[in-house]
Amino acid sequence: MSSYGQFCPVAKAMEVLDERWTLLVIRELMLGSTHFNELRRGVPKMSPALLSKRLRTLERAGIITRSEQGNRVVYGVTASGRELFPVVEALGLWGLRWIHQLGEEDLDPHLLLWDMRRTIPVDEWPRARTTLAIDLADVEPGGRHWWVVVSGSEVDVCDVDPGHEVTATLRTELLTLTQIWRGDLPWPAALRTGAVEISGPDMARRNVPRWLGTSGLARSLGTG
Amino acid sequence: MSSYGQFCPVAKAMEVLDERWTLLVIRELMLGSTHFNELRRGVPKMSPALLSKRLRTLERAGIITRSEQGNRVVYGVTASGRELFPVVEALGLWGLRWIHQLGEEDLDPHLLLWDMRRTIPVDEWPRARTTLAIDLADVEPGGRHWWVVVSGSEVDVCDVDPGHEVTATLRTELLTLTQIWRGDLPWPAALRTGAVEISGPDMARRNVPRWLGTSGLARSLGTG
DNA sequence: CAGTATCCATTTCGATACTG
DNA sequence: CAGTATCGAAATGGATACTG
Repeated sequence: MSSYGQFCPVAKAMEVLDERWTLLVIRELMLGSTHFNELRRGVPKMSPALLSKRLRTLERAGIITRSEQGNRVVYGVTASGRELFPVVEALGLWGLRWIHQLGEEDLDPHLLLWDMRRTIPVDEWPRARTTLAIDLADVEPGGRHWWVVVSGSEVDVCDVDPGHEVTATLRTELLTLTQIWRGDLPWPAALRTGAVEISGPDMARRNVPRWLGTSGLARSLGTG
Repeated sequence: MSSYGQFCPVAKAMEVLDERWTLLVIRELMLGSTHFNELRRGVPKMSPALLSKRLRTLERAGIITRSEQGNRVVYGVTASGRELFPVVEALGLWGLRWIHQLGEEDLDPHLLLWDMRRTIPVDEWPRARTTLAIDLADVEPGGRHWWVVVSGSEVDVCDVDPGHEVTATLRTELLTLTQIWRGDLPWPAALRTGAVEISGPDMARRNVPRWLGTSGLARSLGTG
């Protein structure tokens, strides 16, 4: 937050925005998180103290709002914050295009499923309650098994067996699913090479890619 | 440069870009600087050691190139770097729209004139050699007096009297000229209120605003 | 749920001076 | 011109535990 000593608008913008984690917090708000612990899930490696500090800074900068609704605290963006969305998107598209190397440390099954959960396209799923099991074969217990349950318009993603009958099972490795999600690897290619295996009735095997989709940024690249 | 532990493209992008000064260095390259000491003039508060470090990091990240041409070192952007220009511009436009408060410490006459020099619209000036004197009335010596000399297609900006006959003189305060340059304050308004005084022949007095213009970002806002 | 509190290792950066 | 070298102050931020 220290000054660059420049009148240049880029410099003035970066005085607020170049602090570590800041734009990722804004990304979370942009993706719809509004509560403190909801935000935390999107930036799990950030300490709560630091998140709290950043939120305060952003509030003072007029980029976000903090309000107490009943006994809950709600964060939101101001007009100024909303106008940062194109910046975040531009950064994301650039990252997608130019940074392909993902290291072990960039992968996180919880983060991946949390992100996927946000945009599960319910309309693509059958009307009847449907359960997709995901098995990330190379991940330790406590992050390996996931269940996506769609029932009506309700989505549930959990890492403990909900006990329902499983409609289909997707088996792959964490890196592969991450790459698919980012848009680096198209679903059809992943299925063709066997990097992803889907077991279950034919209908399901064909539809699982549409049930999960890809991240918003991947779609932006596709249509842009 | 430490990892966020996230596969998200925004996070991967910020791992490189959120370090202090980084995007300002890219801005300088974007505006046409190619040599080390040229870059320094655009980020005068940055120590040479740090600039050197950032350049190396950007080179390793595949964003800029460094080549020795003859005995001079030349920096340039790669395709990846070029695609950061929209990001820098988006940040600048956001900064221009939402951060209006300029503090004393953001003002710097050398930086301002260095920036203005880059885009002096020669075509707007008379054919004959023309000298515009600028007097920043509230600035200490060693930054107060400037001369813009346009002769043919050549532009010279200096802070020592070149000795030519002065065609016109612009007198104002540093903050005012900075605001005009950024686009916060339109030329006509500044002239009307007397915040800027131009002395000299009528022709000159009418034309000085077009001789100097405004920053590229200000123009982007106007046309966007 | 929504944060605070504490603590210290580590990093970072600015200042200044120097070099082939 | 194009950087290095060195140094120390300051801040950052990660880890962990705790609270109304």
